[in-house]
Amino acid sequence: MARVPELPEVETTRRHLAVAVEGETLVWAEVGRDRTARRNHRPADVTERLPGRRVERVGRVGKFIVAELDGDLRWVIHLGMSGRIRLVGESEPLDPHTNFRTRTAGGVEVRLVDPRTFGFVAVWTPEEWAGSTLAGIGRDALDDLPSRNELAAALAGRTAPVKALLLDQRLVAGLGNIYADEVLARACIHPLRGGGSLTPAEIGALHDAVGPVLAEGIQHGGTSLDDLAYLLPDGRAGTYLDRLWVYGRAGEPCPRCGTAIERVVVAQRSSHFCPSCQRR
DNA sequence: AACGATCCCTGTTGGC
DNA sequence: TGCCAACAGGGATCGT
Repeated sequence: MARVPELPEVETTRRHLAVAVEGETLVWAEVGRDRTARRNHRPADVTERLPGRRVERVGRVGKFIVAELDGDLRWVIHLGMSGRIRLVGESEPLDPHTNFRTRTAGGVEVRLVDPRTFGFVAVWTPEEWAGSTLAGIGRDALDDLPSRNELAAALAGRTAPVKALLLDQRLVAGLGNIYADEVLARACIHPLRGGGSLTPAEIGALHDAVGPVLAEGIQHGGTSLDDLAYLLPDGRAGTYLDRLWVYGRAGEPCPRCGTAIERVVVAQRSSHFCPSCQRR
């Protein structure tokens, strides 16, 4: 089953990272795999710029973790498909696929472990930030969700499938494949519906579904944070997977009406929906 | 400009 | 049972 870090996992990671490094000065950094630093001109831009910098605050936009450093630099981390952040002492043995490390003056190491290398670490000047796709990223789906009217304006005239538009981080930042399917399921909208074809009522339902779906994901530890399972007060598995209505459930009954969930490819991604609740 | 397709990766899965 | 091809997906990039 999917273990892709989505917004809830990224937010949980951000919170842990903030506790570990906010106010701390970084003293050392290493790129273990050049591809992980591909968003800088050279890997050395990462390893040379971080040491000596103080981490002012650790924020997030969509699935990008964005830390503000002194010296007007931004330290950006994306977990990609398989990335996770480990916060450990420097003597801790390295996990395989530890593609990036940095260390605080206090001796805490931040490590990005990322087998599939879709994640990245970047350290950008204001000019580099402005020239990156981060400059054009949409508003955060959790903290800064556009209003119904703004969402309607963004969808107006668009012919692309609404699922594809939800995955476009320039429109709204933070929805990935799993949560896009779940949001559409709760709003009773077929993933292949053209973005501009949605009625005001459907846009309202879509808008209203985003917050609860993401909040529930965070509350239940996300879809992939197995490590947190034991921390949950009621002892249930710390996985959101059990709560998914449609994602990965082709052939299983829709929790609303019992109809078998179907799978279709949209925007080169698998999409799951109830053919009865979500009409084309 | 908008849209769809392709590519990058490797651990996991499913079919034979 | 064991092997290997197919699959999974976020986001950059390219062609139309």
